[in-house]
Amino acid sequence: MPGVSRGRRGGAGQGSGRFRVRHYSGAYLNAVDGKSRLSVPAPIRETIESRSGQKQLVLAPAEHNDCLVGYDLTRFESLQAEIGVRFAGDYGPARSDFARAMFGMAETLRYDDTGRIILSPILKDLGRIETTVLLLGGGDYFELWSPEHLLETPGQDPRLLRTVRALCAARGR
Amino acid sequence: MPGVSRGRRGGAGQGSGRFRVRHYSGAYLNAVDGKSRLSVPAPIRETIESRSGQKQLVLAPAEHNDCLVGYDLTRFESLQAEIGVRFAGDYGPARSDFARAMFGMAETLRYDDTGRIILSPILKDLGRIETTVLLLGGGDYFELWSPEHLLETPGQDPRLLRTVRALCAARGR
DNA sequence: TTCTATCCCATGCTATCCCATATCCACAGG
DNA sequence: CCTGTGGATATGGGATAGCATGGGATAGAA
Repeated sequence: MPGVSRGRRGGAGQGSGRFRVRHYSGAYLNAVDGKSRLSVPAPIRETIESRSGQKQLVLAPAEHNDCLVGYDLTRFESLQAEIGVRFAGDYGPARSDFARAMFGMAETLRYDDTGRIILSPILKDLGRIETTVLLLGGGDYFELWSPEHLLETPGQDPRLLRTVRALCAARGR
Repeated sequence: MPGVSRGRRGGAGQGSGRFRVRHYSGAYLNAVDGKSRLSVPAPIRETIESRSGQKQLVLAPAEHNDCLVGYDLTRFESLQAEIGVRFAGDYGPARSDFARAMFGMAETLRYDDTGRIILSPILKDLGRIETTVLLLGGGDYFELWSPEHLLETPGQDPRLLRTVRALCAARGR
């Protein structure tokens, strides 16, 4: 099972060494408790801090899927800069409409000393998240899925689906 | 309030850490009381102070919508320079018209120790604001909307509308 | 005075902090 | 190769502090 079961707890990891990890990879299945708290997997936290130097992340709804996308602040701010280029010289309503959607739905969250964030009801709704979150590395960002919803989303790589099923099974669900 | 309720009171948070937050993000639904007082959400206050070092903000009418735009003082001062760029070589009335609208109707407000500002009748009229205000992050500024009015404004991202409806429902309105 | 704006205090709610426990992985020793 | 041990991680629960909001008191202005 390449990729499965390497992390400390939740799933496929990127190694636990002290190396500076500059990209997000691996799959992790973590719980959302009654207070809507979610532990951000330690390898992802390490990458966040390695890339941005902050214990903060930005969560926003994905554009084409019912899931959430997570960015470190460095990546998020570069997104902002890309928008400035994309709308350069454009002072019409399209720019403000875009910014409203992008920033209005984005939440900047800080995780505590135990590595947990609190998911607002809005984020949980936008990401179809209930009691379990699947975190998937995506290079310079990561995704948060409802595992059930990913499994029934068409067009996924069957090997990824196997990995997800293995994680769910390992957790007893 | 059972079911969807979150945030200290109204909306999406960005943590309370003392970390520098350089952009405005998230959606918050706050009340305007009988004295026209409005609580500026704590995360927005934190960004204001992080960016400008002042407990002050500037409110002005938006260019393309019937809503208000909020700036920290640092951002507001840089706006003047941008107007020079935007209207470079333009010696017609457009520039002065724009400047008149922007600066003539802008109000600089200081929030008190509980984080509240007082909305003048003029501002409330310009933003169509009555008893509830939706505050939306926009990157280096934020917007103040009447939630009902945003819901009926064409061209908005459906996920944003869903977010607004969820906020209204959480508050029981 | 009378009206209005600002300040101060009180309240209910919950996000956050702190401590405790269960769980798991890495590593080493048998 | 299997198993025991230690350290880090993910998670639970209670206590606390911060936040949005309401109401009354106070200080000016008309």
